[in-house]
Amino acid sequence: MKLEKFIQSVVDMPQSVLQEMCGYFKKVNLPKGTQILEQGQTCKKLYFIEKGLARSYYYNEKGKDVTVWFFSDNNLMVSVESFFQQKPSLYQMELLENSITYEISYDNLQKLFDRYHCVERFGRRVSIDLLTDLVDKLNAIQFQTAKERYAFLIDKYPDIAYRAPLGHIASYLGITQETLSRIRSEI
Amino acid sequence: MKLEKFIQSVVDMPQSVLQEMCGYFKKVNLPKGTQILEQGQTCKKLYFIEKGLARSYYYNEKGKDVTVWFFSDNNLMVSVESFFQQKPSLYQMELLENSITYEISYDNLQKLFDRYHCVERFGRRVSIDLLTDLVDKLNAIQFQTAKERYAFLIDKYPDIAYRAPLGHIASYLGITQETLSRIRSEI
DNA sequence: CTAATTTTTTGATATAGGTCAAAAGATTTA
DNA sequence: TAAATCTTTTGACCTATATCAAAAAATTAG
Repeated sequence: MKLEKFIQSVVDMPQSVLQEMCGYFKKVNLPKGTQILEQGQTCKKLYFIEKGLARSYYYNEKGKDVTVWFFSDNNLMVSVESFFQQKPSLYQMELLENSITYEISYDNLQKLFDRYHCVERFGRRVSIDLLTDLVDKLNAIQFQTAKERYAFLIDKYPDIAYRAPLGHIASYLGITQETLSRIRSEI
Repeated sequence: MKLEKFIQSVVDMPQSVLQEMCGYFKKVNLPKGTQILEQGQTCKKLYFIEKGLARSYYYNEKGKDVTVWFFSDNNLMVSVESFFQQKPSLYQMELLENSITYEISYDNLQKLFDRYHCVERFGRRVSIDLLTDLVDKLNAIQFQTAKERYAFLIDKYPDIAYRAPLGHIASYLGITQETLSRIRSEI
């Protein structure tokens, strides 16, 4: 099972805890287009995506739809601040493909955090990994041209580059879709 | 003691653990200009800044000095990925003011993580807080004009806006110093 | 299979903010 | 306190990318 492997790749834990933890995750197949979370709602569940694609996004002041993050195979999907601080989310989340996911509720995960030091460590490590990815993206965006940003995406997340719609990728990279379309046609 | 208060604001822990934890932190007064970490070095220490200002930065391909993050009073200062994953840092860190700091070594913090579930939780919470700040900054930079980015800084980190040199602030916001200078003169 | 809708491409034009250069102001050093 | 160094400001000019508009292509729905 991929979820088991994922957890073990992050932290080494006793087989019994691993089994208990996996037991709290419930397998759910969700169709493309499913809205996982609405703006203003508190994120109650954390998902592991076994196979699929999703994104978090929001509408800015001008009403433009801006993609914040993509989630794909073998990764966790969650609105971090909303879930961990149990406060209303600034972002929405939706599935871009039919997906096989495993979900765990906040309360159940909290129980596991309380009960097992190693699960708490899992949480810490996962957060730090996310943080690292985020710093990478920030640097890519902060001082690079549109072309370089797209190169960064292809290099780091090649699957997303060809699975996600162009408009979503463009806003994720902080450029317009017209510009991204022109960059693609150049290559 | 400010460090104690900071820890307690993040996680509630038994007085005994709090005391032991604080005991591992060593008070160090460091002068302005101190290089805390060089590019390529592995970050061995995590700092709590009681009073002072620092930044992390790197030189990009064009040799331009780019500020990644500021650290100031009552916050932790660390090169996150380098410290927690004990790998060479992409960034340098330096003090921008004479500072009062408390340092703890990676090994000692690791000991505390191993020994106390609540310290592990402290680590998780701190990471998530950082993550939240980072997401905020990313959004500010991704789709806002130079003026709006500066407004974001003033709103969110007013102390930095007037304590850090203009050039560092500009690169932190992903704009040139000339542009920031013009924005300031408009206000 | 066709119509309706959504996504992507292409073209023309405008502009925010970059680059380069040099002056003015501040801070540090001896 | 003068010289040296570093930081900020100002000006002129230029370019990458945004915006607006409309056609073309792809996808979805009836």
